[in-house]
Amino acid sequence: MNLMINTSECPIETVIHVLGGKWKPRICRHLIESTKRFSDLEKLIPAVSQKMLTQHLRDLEREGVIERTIHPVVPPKVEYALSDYGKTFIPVLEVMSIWGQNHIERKPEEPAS
Amino acid sequence: MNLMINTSECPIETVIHVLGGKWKPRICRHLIESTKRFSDLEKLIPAVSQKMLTQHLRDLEREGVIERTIHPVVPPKVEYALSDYGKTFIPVLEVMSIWGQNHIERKPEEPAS
DNA sequence: TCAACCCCTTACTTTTAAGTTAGTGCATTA
DNA sequence: TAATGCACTAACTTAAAAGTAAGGGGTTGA
Repeated sequence: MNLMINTSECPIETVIHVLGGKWKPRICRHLIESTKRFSDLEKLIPAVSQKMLTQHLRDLEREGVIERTIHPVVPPKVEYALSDYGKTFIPVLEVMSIWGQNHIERKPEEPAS
Repeated sequence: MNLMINTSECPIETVIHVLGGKWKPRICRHLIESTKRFSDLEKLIPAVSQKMLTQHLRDLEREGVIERTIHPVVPPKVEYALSDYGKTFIPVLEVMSIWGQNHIERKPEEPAS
């Protein structure tokens, strides 16, 4: 339904399932900073389409990682924030982030010849 | 070339890039246990095709996470093992695994009505 | 009256990942 | 002689994810 992984057994795949959409890591990073509304995220991630942003926000909400709050005003105001449960995800993201950072720096990879 | 992520900036995406193929988490988990040869992995992951297994092993090798050793015998013997660098990945996988485990257990999700 | 803002949804197309099937080469075993 | 094991590769098909374009609904501001 979402990525490509039948999640029913491997916990690592589960994490990838939760985080594995093209924009989800970025969305999470912004929401770790602070609550954001839809239009904020659009500005922060200019390359994402509305469809994809909506879809990935819904996915993260379904997983319980983020919360969506609708303020019934006009024009509509919808805020997205990490849930308490989502906050338990922060350390995981941090560990990944540190390794990823190091991996990027390590990369230059030997030039040909 | 591999998953779907232009990795050039977000370290979390980098980790997902390294690990984000359908069979990579499973491959890594088996190699954390011990060195395995191609046919071992085929047996351990019966659903994977040779093509996908080869491809994902190559990907992981390219990222420096695993090492491929060819023993020039007949029939061929090729062993795959975590590299020293790959071992730095283990703690990341563990943190992911713990959160993932918890997430799976949490899941049952409220029944309708 | 007309556009603008906000947060979407729907239908459709393109791109990317994964799967399927067949074949290779050499040596041992039956 | 033929079949088997090993570790692949190549060509092709299917499925899944992402992208594109358009519209909607209600209110405010020009």
